[in-house]
Amino acid sequence: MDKSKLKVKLKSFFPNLDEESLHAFMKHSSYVKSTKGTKLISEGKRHGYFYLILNGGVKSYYSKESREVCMWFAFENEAIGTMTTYEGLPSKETVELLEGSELIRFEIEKIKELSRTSLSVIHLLNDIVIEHTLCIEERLYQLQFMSSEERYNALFETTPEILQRVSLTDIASFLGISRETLSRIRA
Amino acid sequence: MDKSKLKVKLKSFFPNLDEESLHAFMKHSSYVKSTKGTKLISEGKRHGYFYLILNGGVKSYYSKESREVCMWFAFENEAIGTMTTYEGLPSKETVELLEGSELIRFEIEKIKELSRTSLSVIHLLNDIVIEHTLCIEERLYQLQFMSSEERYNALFETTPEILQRVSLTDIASFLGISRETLSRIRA
DNA sequence: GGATTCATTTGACATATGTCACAAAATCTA
DNA sequence: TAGATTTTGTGACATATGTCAAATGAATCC
Repeated sequence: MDKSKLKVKLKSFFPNLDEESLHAFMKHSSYVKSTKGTKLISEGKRHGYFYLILNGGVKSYYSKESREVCMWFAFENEAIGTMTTYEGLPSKETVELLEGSELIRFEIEKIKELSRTSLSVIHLLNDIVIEHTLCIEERLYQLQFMSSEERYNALFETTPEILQRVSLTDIASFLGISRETLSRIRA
Repeated sequence: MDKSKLKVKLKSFFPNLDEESLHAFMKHSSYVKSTKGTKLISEGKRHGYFYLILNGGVKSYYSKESREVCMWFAFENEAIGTMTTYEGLPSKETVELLEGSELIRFEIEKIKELSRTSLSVIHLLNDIVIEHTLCIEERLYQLQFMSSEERYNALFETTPEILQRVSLTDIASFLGISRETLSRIRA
């Protein structure tokens, strides 16, 4: 991906970033293209990156004893990473490509270094964290108050595109139910 | 609460805050003392504050059709507020005193204003948000992977003091189970 | 294009947990 | 301290959903 195209892309992703930080971001980013199933971040390992999705999609999941539970999905024009990675800890989640995808990868440590002296960078990071937090809070709310059928309908209404691009097994785990139950809800 | 005592307190809460911001914080804070049951933040309403707990404790809960589900508890030396309040939206949660408590209250808008120009303030806010986020992520993980009994034991091991200070009804809702089920787990 | 693998559906059954009703214990209050 | 109120515990029962097993359908690959 050439420099000027990258710059336009980053500007549209991060409209509030000042010119100087934008260049620093570019310096610490690289273009990544990879196939379905590739793990951007693996559970238990330390990673130093967060990503922007140019096209394609990813799922994030926790796993325990061969059971996987999806925590979120993300597609074009979304910024992704895990909280634990951001904190410099081994990741609790795995983040994996749902399809062949193109992404921009950023070195977290460099960006965090910038954030120590740049207001526009730390505000950008803060905004990403907050949006993510509001999402999980909503998910937690739905798990506590809505039946599995209501959760499925809510997903169907708010983000129907997910149903087209994610397997029902993954969606079931995301909704907190078994694949068989989801199948029955749909019938 | 006199000014010098407040300053010492704030310094210990926010060791990384520079002197100038510290004074700004003090200017936009006030001392609050209130009794059990008082609502610091009510669901559906806009509020302009976040708090530090000097002593006492609070619970946060979502409610729907007379059912309450606790989302978190906080006690001495914790900073509290709701994500939606921080974002200037009507709160989704209610935050209520579990006991007679003393707190310091901060005007969010003023603090956010400071955060636009002060690195140490925005980093402070970011740290609070991140800690909160890691907590809910852990809660979500437990809800998906652990049985109600395991969740109870985890709570008992990590924060046994909660069991002393919070009613079993509230704990049950926090664990995502009915009060009767919690009673049976304990027996 | 047939075979192999993977994803989804369906059926039968077990079970954890919710719900309702009431009893017991603890706490508050006058 | 007695009575009222709130909190916690027990029993009986219903049910949503998980689990296991097998069948069908869809995608992938030599």
